[in-house]
Amino acid sequence: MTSTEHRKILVVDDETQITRVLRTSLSSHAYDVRVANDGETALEIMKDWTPDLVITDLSMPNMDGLELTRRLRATSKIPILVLSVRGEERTKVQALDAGADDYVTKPFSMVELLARVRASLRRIPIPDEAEPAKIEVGDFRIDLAAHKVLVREKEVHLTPKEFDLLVYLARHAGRVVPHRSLLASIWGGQSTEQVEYLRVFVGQLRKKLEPEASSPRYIVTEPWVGYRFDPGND
Amino acid sequence: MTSTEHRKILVVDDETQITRVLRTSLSSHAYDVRVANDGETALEIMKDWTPDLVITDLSMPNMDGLELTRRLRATSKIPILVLSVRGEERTKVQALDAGADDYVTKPFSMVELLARVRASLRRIPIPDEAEPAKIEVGDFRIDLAAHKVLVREKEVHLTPKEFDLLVYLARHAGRVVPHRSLLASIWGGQSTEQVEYLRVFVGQLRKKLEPEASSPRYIVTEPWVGYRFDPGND
DNA sequence: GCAGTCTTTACGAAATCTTTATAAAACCCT
DNA sequence: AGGGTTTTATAAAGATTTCGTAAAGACTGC
Repeated sequence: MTSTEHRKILVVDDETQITRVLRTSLSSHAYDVRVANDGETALEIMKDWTPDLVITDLSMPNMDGLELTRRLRATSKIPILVLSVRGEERTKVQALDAGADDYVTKPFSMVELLARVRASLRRIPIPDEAEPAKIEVGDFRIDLAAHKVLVREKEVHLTPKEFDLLVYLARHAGRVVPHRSLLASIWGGQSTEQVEYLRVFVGQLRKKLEPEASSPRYIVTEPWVGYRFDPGND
Repeated sequence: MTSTEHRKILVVDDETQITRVLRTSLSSHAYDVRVANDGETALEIMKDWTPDLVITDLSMPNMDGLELTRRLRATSKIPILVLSVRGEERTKVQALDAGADDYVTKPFSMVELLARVRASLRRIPIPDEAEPAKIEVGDFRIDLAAHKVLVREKEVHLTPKEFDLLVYLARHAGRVVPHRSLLASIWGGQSTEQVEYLRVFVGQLRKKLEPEASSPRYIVTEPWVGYRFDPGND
């Protein structure tokens, strides 16, 4: 689990040169970046990916930046930064009054742009309390936000990895989870071979959660396959 | 609610030529305008006149625009627009990271400036149901406006950063707040890696708030993740 | 220069993660 | 059923990272 925490930025421009630069710079500053080449595609992307900020060019095929800005403002307060070669006062005013938060003319300084992005993002609240925040299965109550775990009404303290492991198991309660899945989800991509980690941590978890660690009742071993989480009476 | 329909703007600049133009233009666009010639005077004015937006120059006697920006940001979210002859990237970034919302270089287009003012003002809620000026959780009573904190009926003096930190924690009471969130919200801008700041300030806060600083009860650390604020019996 | 605050550094203490070793358990085969 | 092989459980030592704290340095306004 543990979604990347990073702020999401949608870049809308038909010049691939620009989008490439932006993507690279923004990514390297820990933003999640996606690119659209016109306004329509942008709206399409936003149907299932809500960015925290939009950077858009003005002149584009299909739907230009001005229209995109209006469309977005109709339903959302997301910060919009317009980036355009056009420097005329009239154009700027038009964009700003359409709902843009900032207007930067090309060519632009990347460093300045980043600062302006930060300034805009500062204005919107960090989207934290969105998630389901709680898992309740059987004898377990897991509060994701507070990082707390209750087993049979008793609180137990878990380390981050232990916590992640339990959460993953709890999310797949009743099903057998293969070693590889567990490893991948908690230690990430690479070390999917270090099954020893799992053993150690499963052991630790059992010690903390099970009434009798010697005969596990919650975390059941499925030899050669993985582990199954059995949360108890529902 | 005795509010003049008009939005209030404070202009801070030592060049009377500039302030005259701004005052005239802004007034004719139905803003309430006041002028200060330096940062100190600006703060003085704001003691009994809270503007909706501040337009400030950078270089001024007594207190420059950068310092003014920092001071304001320490206690308020009011939009700040910096207006300066200085066009260097470094200066802009500095101002924006200090908390400015926009940066316009002189000479400027009045029409564009007005558009940017509108854009900034659009972002803040009409000061009516803005935010509760008080946070009350557990043993804590925090008065945002007066910058005062009561713990178990006893007042404690906090520095601005300590105060910000506590407020942020209190607003997320019960949840684990990741280091990154805390850093981003209080130090803003880039420094989301300086976890040392946090340690120092959390230590300071504990010393001032906790009955026994050695075994914290309010500000609990969740190793490797962040801190959780536990305000006590509700 | 002084007071208050913020920044930076340093280091021992604490917590967590990784690695290793060994014994027990599960499986497979004849 | 018994021997051999692979997998699992557990403890414990070792390495690494993070935490708490104090204290020195820097900046600001007075």
